[in-house]
Amino acid sequence: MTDDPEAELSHLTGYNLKRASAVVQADLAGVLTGFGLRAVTYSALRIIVRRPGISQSDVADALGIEKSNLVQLIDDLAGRGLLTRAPVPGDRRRHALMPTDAATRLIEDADGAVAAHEQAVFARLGADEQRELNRLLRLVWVG
Amino acid sequence: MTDDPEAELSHLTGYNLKRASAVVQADLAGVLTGFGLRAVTYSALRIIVRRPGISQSDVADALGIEKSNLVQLIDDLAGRGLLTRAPVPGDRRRHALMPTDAATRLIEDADGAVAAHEQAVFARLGADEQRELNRLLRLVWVG
DNA sequence: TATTGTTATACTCTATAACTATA
DNA sequence: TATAGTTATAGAGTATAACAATA
Repeated sequence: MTDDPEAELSHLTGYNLKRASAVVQADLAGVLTGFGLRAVTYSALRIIVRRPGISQSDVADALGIEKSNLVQLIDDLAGRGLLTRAPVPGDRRRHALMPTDAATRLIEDADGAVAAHEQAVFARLGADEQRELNRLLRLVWVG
Repeated sequence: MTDDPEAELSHLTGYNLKRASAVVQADLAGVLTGFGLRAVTYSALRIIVRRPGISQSDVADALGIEKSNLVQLIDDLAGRGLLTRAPVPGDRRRHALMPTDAATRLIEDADGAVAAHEQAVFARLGADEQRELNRLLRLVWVG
């Protein structure tokens, strides 16, 4: 029985999940603004850099977001010279998202900063605890 | 090297944290609508039931939200007969939030549903893993 | 009929600033 | 000067519906 009223919720893993996620996302956002990226932008661009030619629908599916919300995001990245929408031979509905060299370099740099961010934000956990946390979280949402 | 593009993000604990939190929050929201509650409403009311007389500012601090965002929420709960704003002797700025018996019963019922929800949504984890997850998450955001 | 990309829109959540009455 | 409660507002994030082009 502690004095802090927050103790009335500390038993709820869902609650702690939400609070932890908020803290981590806020820190990540601060790191990524230095690269002109948001969390979704970084995630999408990282997939595109490592899976050149992927379609917008497949990126949306991978990120678990609606494809309609990806349109402006891809527009922005294209407008900044980080990718192009190339035609797909055999399916004229689809666009092959092709990262530029600038995108590859940007993600490479951002990856370093993101790794440092994760190290900082999970600093209270040992290396094995960090791996265990990641494993348990994937069990929750991947199933 | 897997085929799913999501694999390009699976190493990021922050990303898995966000996805897991979204899944859990969505399921919780579905459970709580049956009680006419949202996640924040449930959390706030649970604190008020267990800490009768607490002020709005202290509830906001415990939940990590702005006190301005609590006003309408408290208005709703008061309008539904779940709490009253009682005067605090000695400080006329402050309101003592007093839960009604209906609120106590509502939270008691909701607690059962929330416990079942947590059991379901973390079903892939063993009992010890669930406890470990909760411990690690609190290390992240409480510090 | 179903899918890809697109537009427009609405809704939720949250943060901020400014105000009042009290301390 | 600082705090509790309040109001209004603006931004971000996300979901939904509808459409054109293509399969």
